[in-house]
Amino acid sequence: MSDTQATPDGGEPTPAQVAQLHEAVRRQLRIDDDALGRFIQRFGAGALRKKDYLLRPGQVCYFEVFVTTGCLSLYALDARGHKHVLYFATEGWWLTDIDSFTTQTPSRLYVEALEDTAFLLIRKADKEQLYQDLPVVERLFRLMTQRTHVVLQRRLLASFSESAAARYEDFLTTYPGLAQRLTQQQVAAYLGITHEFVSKIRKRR
Amino acid sequence: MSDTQATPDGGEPTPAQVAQLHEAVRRQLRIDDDALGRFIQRFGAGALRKKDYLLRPGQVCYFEVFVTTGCLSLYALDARGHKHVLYFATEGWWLTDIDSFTTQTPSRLYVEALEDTAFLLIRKADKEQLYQDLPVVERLFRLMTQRTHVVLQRRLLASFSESAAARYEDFLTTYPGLAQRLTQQQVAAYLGITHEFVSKIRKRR
DNA sequence: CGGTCTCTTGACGGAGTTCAAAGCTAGTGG
DNA sequence: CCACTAGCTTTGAACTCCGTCAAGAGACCG
Repeated sequence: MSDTQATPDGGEPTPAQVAQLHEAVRRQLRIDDDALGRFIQRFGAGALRKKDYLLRPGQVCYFEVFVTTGCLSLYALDARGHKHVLYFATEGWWLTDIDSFTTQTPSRLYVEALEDTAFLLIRKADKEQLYQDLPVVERLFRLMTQRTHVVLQRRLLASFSESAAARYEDFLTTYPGLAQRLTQQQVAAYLGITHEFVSKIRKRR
Repeated sequence: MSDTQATPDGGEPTPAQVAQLHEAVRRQLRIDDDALGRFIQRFGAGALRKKDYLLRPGQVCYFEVFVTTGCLSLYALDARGHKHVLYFATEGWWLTDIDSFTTQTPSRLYVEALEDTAFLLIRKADKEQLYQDLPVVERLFRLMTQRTHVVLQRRLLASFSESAAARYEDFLTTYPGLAQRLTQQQVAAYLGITHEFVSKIRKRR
């Protein structure tokens, strides 16, 4: 059994990873090379093997990560032991338990690697320092939080108004190619239904 | 029939309204009096009568509001014409269609007054100007967006893992007193169930 | 191979919906 | 101040979507 406190940031980002983060930031806003360099300096590199965990319930989420290869899953278990996935993070996605991270209280969530995964990681204290030093970082994360807020809002509406079959189709078009990398149980946990029912949906189409 | 483009910001905030906004901001972060004064200057005052609309689908959401009295509802209609409430905003709450407001694209949502409602209102351009002039405002709205993000995330998990009866109890404890101000149909639209079923839940407790 | 994990399929059950009817409340106009 | 109406709530019967449980058939890895 893989242990609770898995891998984390062991070393320096590779040039390819830096370039990926670089591009992701520039997609959000204008930023000069100096600020971007100081931003990226605060990140360490980390990796997880498939089925290892970066966070478990009870731990305080000390990190925010930017995935460069592989796939992470952020999920909760309900009272009956069923998984519910908040979102998956593949190449170019950010991930944190925003609740635990911002309040520094124990998390109720899991962060698990669904594939061997490499990522860049920033710690709470370093992020706070960046907010102090670089006002543009405040803007960057405000924009990012706004965007994920919009996505969550749409998903909440979909979970109320659309059937499981319609949400499955939404998932396939919104995350093209991702279904092929996940098991049906993982997709089911994202849709909020059982994996048996996913199987039945696939049959009837 | 009340017309589409209802009331908006007709005048100056009252001292009581200013004090309310003042307090709401200071609850989020430290801010000096000068910055707070310049912040509040960008707001106008507005009011809506019960059953009037501040936003309808197709319109671009040009505002973000801070409710000082009354209650607003932010909701969508699904394909079958059923209402789904994203959230209610009573005294001290903020409200906007963050999707339409940030991207300045047509909204798919309604903002309706469930009671006679008074609010302070800021326009997109004024908010952008504040971001330019006062870095602390960037921080303020990042913190606010983070908090609503946490709330949405919890609600999404609850919508997957809890029964309608459990979510009804959650609603009563999370929004104490609000159920008394709303009709059961409005509560049902928030919970994502029919009003008939709310009636049956209430019966069995 | 052998074992574990994943996917499929079916019978049954339950949570929540739909539709319809009737009672209740509150606002509105005379 | 009463009467009327429109909207809100309750209740019940039939129905649907999806969950539960169980069994079997692949698929992958050591």
